[in-house]
Amino acid sequence: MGRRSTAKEVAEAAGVSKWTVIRAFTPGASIAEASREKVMEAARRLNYSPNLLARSLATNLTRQVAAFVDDFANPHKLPFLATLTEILQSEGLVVTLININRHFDHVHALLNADQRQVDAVVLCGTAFRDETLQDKRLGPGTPPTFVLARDSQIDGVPAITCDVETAMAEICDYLAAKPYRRPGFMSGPRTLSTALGRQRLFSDFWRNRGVPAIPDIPAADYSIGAGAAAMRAYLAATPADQRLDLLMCENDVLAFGAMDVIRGEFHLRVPEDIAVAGFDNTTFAASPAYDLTSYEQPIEAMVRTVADMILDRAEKRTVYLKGRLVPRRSA
Amino acid sequence: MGRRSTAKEVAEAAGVSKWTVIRAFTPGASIAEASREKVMEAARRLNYSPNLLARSLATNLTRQVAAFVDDFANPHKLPFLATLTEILQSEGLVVTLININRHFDHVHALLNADQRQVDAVVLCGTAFRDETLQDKRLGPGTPPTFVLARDSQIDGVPAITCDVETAMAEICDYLAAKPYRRPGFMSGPRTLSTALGRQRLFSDFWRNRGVPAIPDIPAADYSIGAGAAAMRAYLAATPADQRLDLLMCENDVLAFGAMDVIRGEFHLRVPEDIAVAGFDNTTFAASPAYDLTSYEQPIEAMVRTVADMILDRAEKRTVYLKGRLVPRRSA
DNA sequence: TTGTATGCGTTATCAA
DNA sequence: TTGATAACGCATACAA
Repeated sequence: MGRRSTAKEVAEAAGVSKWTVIRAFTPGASIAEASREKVMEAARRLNYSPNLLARSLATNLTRQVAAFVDDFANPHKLPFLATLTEILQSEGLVVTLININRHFDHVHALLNADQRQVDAVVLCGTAFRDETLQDKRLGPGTPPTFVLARDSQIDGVPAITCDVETAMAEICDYLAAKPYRRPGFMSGPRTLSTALGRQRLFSDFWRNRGVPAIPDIPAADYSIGAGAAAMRAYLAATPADQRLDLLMCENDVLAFGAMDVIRGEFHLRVPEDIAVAGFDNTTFAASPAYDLTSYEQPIEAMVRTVADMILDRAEKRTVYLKGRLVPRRSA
Repeated sequence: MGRRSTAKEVAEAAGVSKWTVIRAFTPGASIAEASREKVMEAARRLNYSPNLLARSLATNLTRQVAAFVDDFANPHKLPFLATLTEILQSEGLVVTLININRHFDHVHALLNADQRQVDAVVLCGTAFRDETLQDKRLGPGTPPTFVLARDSQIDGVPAITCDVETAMAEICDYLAAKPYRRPGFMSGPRTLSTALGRQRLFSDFWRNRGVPAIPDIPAADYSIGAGAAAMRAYLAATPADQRLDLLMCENDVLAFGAMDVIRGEFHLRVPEDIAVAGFDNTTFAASPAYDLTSYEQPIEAMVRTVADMILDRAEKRTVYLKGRLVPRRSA
């Protein structure tokens, strides 16, 4: 029953050659108006539309972009995916969502993307070591690759990310104007944490202000549970008079976990006892339940930049875009 | 530089015909061990791997599945996407994420999926009217389509969803055992709300118990903001002594918005003044900030079922799977 | 076990 | 403007 009809079939129905059919479906092609109408009529009757697969094989362009994601626990991925798909779709590209996990790592996924001939690969804040992208199994022919929402030092792999220097300066200036004296930082997994560069900038800022030691509270991963566990361990191990009074978290999700424990388990107040700040300005940061001071990444600008690079409308190079501080009650 | 090498090139390098190369890469093919090794060696040298695009054109199988999503504001989509991608990838399939929006509607997306020859389409809880899927522009040849996480009455389009009858019975029994007397329901957009079937079952339950009127509090969409707005309007318009004391929300996100307003703006207590229950058991439902009684959908089972149907390992028919009540403090 | 011919549905290029 | 030939890289069927 429902087989797709082909240009050849339409050609027969319209009494022309199949190339004329193709032309009728090619925007700039030179074709007589009469022929075009005949073709379109037949096409409508046969319910014809071009087979994009065959087109891709012939043009060497799939108009498909692979987006790698390895952290589905973070609700912050959603706005990124929403924006990425929307903007790329508006350019006629489609996004294939690749779940990077134990069974399907970066090398695997890159190889697969190459085999499927995608036009580009976008690493959406995934955690990888630089060596990974230089694996020998990856030929020099792999698709153009971009790193979104984290830094990268690999050349040939542009990073499109939030300008974290400005961001942390803004955040720190804002916090330093308040009476907090013992700042601490909650970080995520080392690989990604380093690539984000937030911790170093935070620590440097306070060190320059004469704060001797800035405690690091390491979370196992970027999830509410991990943030909660890290905070629980810290509070349990630290005498009340030695605790920090300001906790900067690498992102909102960690901050949520920390706040849950601070308030729910240790019955301390935010911000009076411990102030908390996050990063990403997740939806829930705005909720009165958290009211979390956070920092909004310029998602749309970042995605537009990636799109421009993918479509060769912009030079492929690392770019830092400015975000926006969103002050709230938590700090 | 980095052009992919082809079977033909490997064949020349290995001194065999290109068909032998193909065989070496075809699992069940009959080929001499010696030839296979020669081929593999050459393939390694030339960094060859089969072009899946060309394969798809020849086999009529893309091993690509399109997933339609239209509600990126709901964090609940993330576990669905995570599970869908992970399970399908483990079967060698890849998921293309289609953002259904104003500029790219269901018909558009379906047409496009068809042109790209995807093996299947999964509507992930998207809001559509049944007629949409029967649009005349969609030939009879469109890919097998499945509806995930909502009901569907279209024949030929199986729905894989949570068994809402059992779910609502469980929820209502649980709530009825508590001293609530004036239940109300917060619903989302009509199309989807109806397809979810939650409101009707909830209302029926209480009507059968002699509750005369069950107020409907309609939210514009499934977002925290919409839930908050709906609750704000209701509380503002309803005298304190006539207010409901139990609010069942169509999903968690609405419940979060409602709770934010109940507590943050009207300074009422949950559950003492108004108890709240949700649906989906989102990550944040477990947080002490909300501690929301909710209902967990059997996501993994649902996705496995879809996968089995896509891979023709299970009969393509509507299936209802049982979820799990997660009682917490909010109700 | 291996090689050959043919087809998948387009696009690119050239000739008419 | 139109038709024809070749090519994209693989798979299928058949013959050797």
